Amino acid sequence: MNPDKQAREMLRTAKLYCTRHRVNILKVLLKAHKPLSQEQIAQRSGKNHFDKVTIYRTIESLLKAELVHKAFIDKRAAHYELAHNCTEHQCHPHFTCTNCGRTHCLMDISLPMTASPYKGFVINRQQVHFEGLCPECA
Amino acid sequence: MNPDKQAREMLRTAKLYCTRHRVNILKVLLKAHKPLSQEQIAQRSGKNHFDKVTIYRTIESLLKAELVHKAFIDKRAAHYELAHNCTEHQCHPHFTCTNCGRTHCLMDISLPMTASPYKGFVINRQQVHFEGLCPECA
DNA sequence: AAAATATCTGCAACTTAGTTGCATATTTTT
DNA sequence: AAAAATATGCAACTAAGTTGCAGATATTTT
Repeated sequence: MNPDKQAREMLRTAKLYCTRHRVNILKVLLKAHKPLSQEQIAQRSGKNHFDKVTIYRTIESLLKAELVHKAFIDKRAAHYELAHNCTEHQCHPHFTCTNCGRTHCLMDISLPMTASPYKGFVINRQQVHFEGLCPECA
Repeated sequence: MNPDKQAREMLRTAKLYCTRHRVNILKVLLKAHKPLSQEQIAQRSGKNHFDKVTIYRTIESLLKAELVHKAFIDKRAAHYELAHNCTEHQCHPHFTCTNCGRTHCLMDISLPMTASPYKGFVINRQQVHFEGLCPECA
């Protein structure tokens, strides 16, 4: 499907105003296939220039609607990605290369959900992160 | 063993200068049993008052010596903990309560190390994080 | 289609987390 | 005890994110 249509579709389903900025951010994320920071989103928005406050607030609304997730990776700035590949209990794992620093999504690995809660802890969600060398750096 | 002695022992082994601040931070972390931020370390240092720059630089040296790790948890400020319960390939998992926000270390759960590297990725380390409800909030 | 309502956007100013340079102080080695 | 090596504190700075508010857009109602 055409990304513009897809983005609008997502917004309609989530009952969010269909604004230029929301459509743009969803399109950027659809294309990226990896988590992006506010700054990276801004850079990839081209002439759809907008203020960082707008980006943060737009992301905020997409997070609330659960169209977008904060990726669980070890970077100083928060990184965001589409939530459409995650289940309620587990997001896909991420891999960060210790040499080049790039992060990849590993869509094909699925870890078994850890069963045993421990001393009364109720586990609702599990996140896994790998470190190592990516194919280019190995 | 007395924590002061233990801290000095750790520093001697790591061949680091045995300074008031390093000893103090190690003692604070030995006592905490959970990851602490720079600010929390400062608060728990009592009259051993010191500058945040000093704390960051002291932590930096402890990280390099691998006495301390940055914990893999979803907080805006970095949190640090002693590395003495981690193996080279895996740290103990952390659990964050979605209700009260507190983070706990789960020392007794050990996940199997994911074996299959994927398309040329070499996995050297794996980190796991759980979300859910802690015993007090469940 | 215009008006009313609901929501979003941009700017300026601010907070929080972390970093850098440099002169001084402390620790270890000789 | 002096020299060498390293750590500390201060001031100033950068990066990431937030808040208030007036004006602009999107959706709903008429």
